[in-house]
Formats: sequence, structure tokens, C-alpha cells
Amino acid sequence: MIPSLQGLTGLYKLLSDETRLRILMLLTAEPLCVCELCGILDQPQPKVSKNLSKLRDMGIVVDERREKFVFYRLTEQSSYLNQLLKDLSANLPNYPRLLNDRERLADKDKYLTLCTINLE
Amino acid sequence: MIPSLQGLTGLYKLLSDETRLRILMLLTAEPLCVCELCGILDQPQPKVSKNLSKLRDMGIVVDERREKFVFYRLTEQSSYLNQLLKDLSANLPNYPRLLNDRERLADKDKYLTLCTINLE
DNA sequence: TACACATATGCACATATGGTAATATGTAGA
DNA sequence: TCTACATATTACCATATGTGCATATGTGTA
Repeated sequence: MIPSLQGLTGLYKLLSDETRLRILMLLTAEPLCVCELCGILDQPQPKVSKNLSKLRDMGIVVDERREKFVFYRLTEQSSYLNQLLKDLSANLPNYPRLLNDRERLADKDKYLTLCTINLE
Repeated sequence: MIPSLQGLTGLYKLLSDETRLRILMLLTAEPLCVCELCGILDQPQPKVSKNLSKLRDMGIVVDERREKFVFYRLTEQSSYLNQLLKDLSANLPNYPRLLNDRERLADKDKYLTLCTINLE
């Protein structure tokens, strides 16, 4: 990623939304598909999808289809972002919601076929 | 500063504005008063003042009046933010605009009595 | 008190943003 | 082809945000 002031402020803007930050922290652990993210975060699918597309537009994540599912994973492009997320991971105990997401990550399989449920 | 997810996203939101990021990088170097910031950044005074007050509301900077002038400086409250700004300082050459601000910082005295000029 | 200067604030406005609901698209399998 | 499911997209809404302009407030000095 070419460093530019606009790119930097744009990155911070992406990080300034709770849903996106939660998504990024989950993807820091492992690649996940949309319905898994919806289930873990307990958020409606269009909301998750839209935020993922914003992250994709900035080159922070990439998507890859596997059969019915579309998996998202972090790119390696921005060492700055990666370091930032790594630092945040180290402080996970300070953020109960992020920690709780990480715990729910263990149940990810549970959400694979339930993505149309649990919406609200 | 009590760590909370909302505080964290709020911090990133503050960093996501170019003017505020430039201000923070200048204050990383040394405390400055409003008219010095206006001059260095070449931005109108209400704009600078308002962004400073947002930073103050989040506890990132504090203000201190010295005679006619109000000086702002970074607080030491958030080690996370301080580390972040420090990392950014190390990468200053990658951000020409921030680097240029740093150079103009040398002329700060020039702006002390000129704050009502250079507005636009 | 009157004036000049430094800073803060209120208001209006344009724009950006995040959200939901409905629908479209894509894929797999019967 | 029909159906179910996963995901993306569109349209719309409410709200937040950044900015400029005008003005208010605060401070020092004559």
C-alpha cells in the first residue's frame, strides 16, 4: 500500500467503527466467511457484508469464494495495520466485547448453516 | 484513560481527520498555541479551535492559558496513543505533508501575532 | 473604559456515514 | 429447471460530521 496521508486517515476511519474493528480482530485470528461473521457478531448479514466491502475497497481484506461461501482474510499489504492489530490482540483482555467475540469464534461451525437466522 | 471499545473507536475517529492528525503530530514535537497551529497548518482559526476542542473532550490534549495565548499539549494518559504517534513520527518521511508541517514548525514565532491574517 | 488581539462558540449548510428492508445475484443440489 | 441457501446490492432514511461565517468571550494595554 502506498503510504499517503489520505490513506492513513482512511485507515483510521475504517478502524473507527465498532463492527469493522470486531471483524478485523476476528480475521486476525483466521479467515472467516460472511455467515460465520454474522453468527459470531450477532449482526444482520447486509450490515456485515457492507462493512466487509468497505474493508475490501481499502485493500485491507480480500475475499475468496469456496463453493457457497465467501471467505474473507486479511491481506499482508500494510505492515502498519498488521502491527496495529497485533498490538490490539495483545490487549484483548482489556476489551471484553472483542474477547467475547474471540470466544464465540470457537463455535463458528454452528453458524455455517444458520446465517439467515439470528438476524434482527 | 479507561480502555473501552467505544473509547478505542472514538480514538480512531479522531485520528481519521487530516487536520487533527496534523495537529497531533505537531503537538508530539512540542506544545503550541492556537495561532501558531493556524499559521503552521495554514488553516482558519475556528477550524483549528474546534478540532482542538474535540481532542480536548477526549482527553488527548489539555489547554493552558498563558496571557493572551492558549497552549495545547498532549497528555500522557494514553500510552497506546503515545506509542501510535511515536510510530508515526518514525515514519514521517513517508508523509510529505506532515514532514512539511514539521519544517514550518521552525517558523512558529512568525505566526504568534499573525493569527487573524492568513485566514481564508 | 475603550480598544486590539486571541480564542471559543453558535448557526447554517453540505456532505458523509451507518443502518434497515427489499431485492438481486450467484451457487449447489434435487 | 426449480428450490434453498449464501452473499451482494440497491434505495431510502436518520444522523453525524466538517466547514465557514458571524459573533461572543476572554485577556492585556492604553
